[in-house]
Amino acid sequence: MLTQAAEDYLKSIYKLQEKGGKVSTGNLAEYLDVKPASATGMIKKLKTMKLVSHERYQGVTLTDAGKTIALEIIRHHRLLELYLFKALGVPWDGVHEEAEKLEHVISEDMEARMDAFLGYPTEDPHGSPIPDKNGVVLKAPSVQMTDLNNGQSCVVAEVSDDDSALLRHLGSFSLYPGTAFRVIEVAPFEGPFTIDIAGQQVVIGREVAKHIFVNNIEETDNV
Amino acid sequence: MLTQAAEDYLKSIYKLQEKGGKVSTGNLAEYLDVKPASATGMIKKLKTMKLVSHERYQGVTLTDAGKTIALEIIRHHRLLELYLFKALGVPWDGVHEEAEKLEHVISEDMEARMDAFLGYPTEDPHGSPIPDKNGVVLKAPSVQMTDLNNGQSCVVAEVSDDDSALLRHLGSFSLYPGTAFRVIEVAPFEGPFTIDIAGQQVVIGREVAKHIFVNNIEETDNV
DNA sequence: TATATAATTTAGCCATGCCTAAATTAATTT
DNA sequence: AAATTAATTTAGGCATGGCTAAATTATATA
Repeated sequence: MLTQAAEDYLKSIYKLQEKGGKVSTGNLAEYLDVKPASATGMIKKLKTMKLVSHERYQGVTLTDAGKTIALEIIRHHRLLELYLFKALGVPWDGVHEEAEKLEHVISEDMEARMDAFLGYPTEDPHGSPIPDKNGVVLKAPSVQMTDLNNGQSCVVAEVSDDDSALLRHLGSFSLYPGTAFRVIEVAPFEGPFTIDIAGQQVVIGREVAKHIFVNNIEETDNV
Repeated sequence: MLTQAAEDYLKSIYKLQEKGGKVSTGNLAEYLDVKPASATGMIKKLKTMKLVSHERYQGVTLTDAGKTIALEIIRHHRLLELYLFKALGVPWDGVHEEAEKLEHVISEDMEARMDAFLGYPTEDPHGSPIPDKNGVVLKAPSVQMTDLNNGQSCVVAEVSDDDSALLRHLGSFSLYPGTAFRVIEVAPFEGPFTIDIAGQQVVIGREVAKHIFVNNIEETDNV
């Protein structure tokens, strides 16, 4: 059995690999809110366990074994988020923090029971894909909201799950996965987005828009 | 926030205090499956935190602050056991192990949500009382099964929760809290009990009977 | 009461996982 | 190409919570 810290490192390496490609010691340390020297130490330990590959100054990569564990933890996390949301009514801006602690301690049996209770779901409350028992991830392609242009309509596919205040903000105008909206105006010079959600006009800043991913994009003329 | 180890020590001291009165370093170490020297170390740490009182070679006692924390952990444990049993269908011989890990990581919010879901219950699946939010424990008096005599009928009040194999054994003839039975015969020389459960005759060894507590005892003539 | 035995405590060691400070290596600038 | 800057690694320290072995204290026995 791995330590909780080791599991967190593997999970983080997986996530950073997804986004950016190369994962440096510095990136990883920053993501985990730890000093680079500490990350170096854990990377060495994970390397002796053959869960990552690493050449000095060259960044880390998960091995197949490491990836399997990372996906297992992510599966726990996302199943827990959905379970807490649906079964216990934990608000969507609170499930991440709770799942972060629980993901390391639940048994495979409990994982299976939650999975069955939820009807073998494929997405968590923030729209992130839930890996299946075999670690297979079905991820529908989506686009960062900042890439949208005037007049385009779309559906929210996924939002970042780790900033509680951001989630409350999005929730305040029902910007959940599945919600459709249309871009009314993109202010020039990297300005904010004005969008229409079910008839309501809402302004979304760029920093917020970076955390929103959409799909089903269609060109629409003004209504 | 206390460490998981510290919480486990406090919980164990509380439980041993309940049963036996004086809690020695040795008892505690044995209960926690740890060497006595390790227990001494943690006792010292808990003492500096004013969670226990301790004089060299005299045994440990919880302070009020220590007792409050112990009861909080026990509340988590028993609420979790009942929740896992009722909401996720975890078998009663499996809930203890799972709750043992979860009890240290759930939030007060999650505790409150499980409590509400379960309708503010007062007993876990093994008949142990669930302390309320304020640490108040309602424990109906009960008697160890080994104290029963021929012809007495009673109702199971509580069974030990930490031996999975024992619980499966009891479950195999429906010996759950709330189940009524009548003592048909107590074999002499510390022998086993023959009892009648809903018309079925069952033999219960002394070692098993020590883990069963009953109440509602009535003298009954043979039927 | 003296001695043997049992319980407890002290002392010192180990792994984990974080830290800071210093040394090293890589990348960028002039 | 040399020098500066940035990233990474090494070295050594700290707290936690186990361990073993030795010393101490309490209890039981002769």
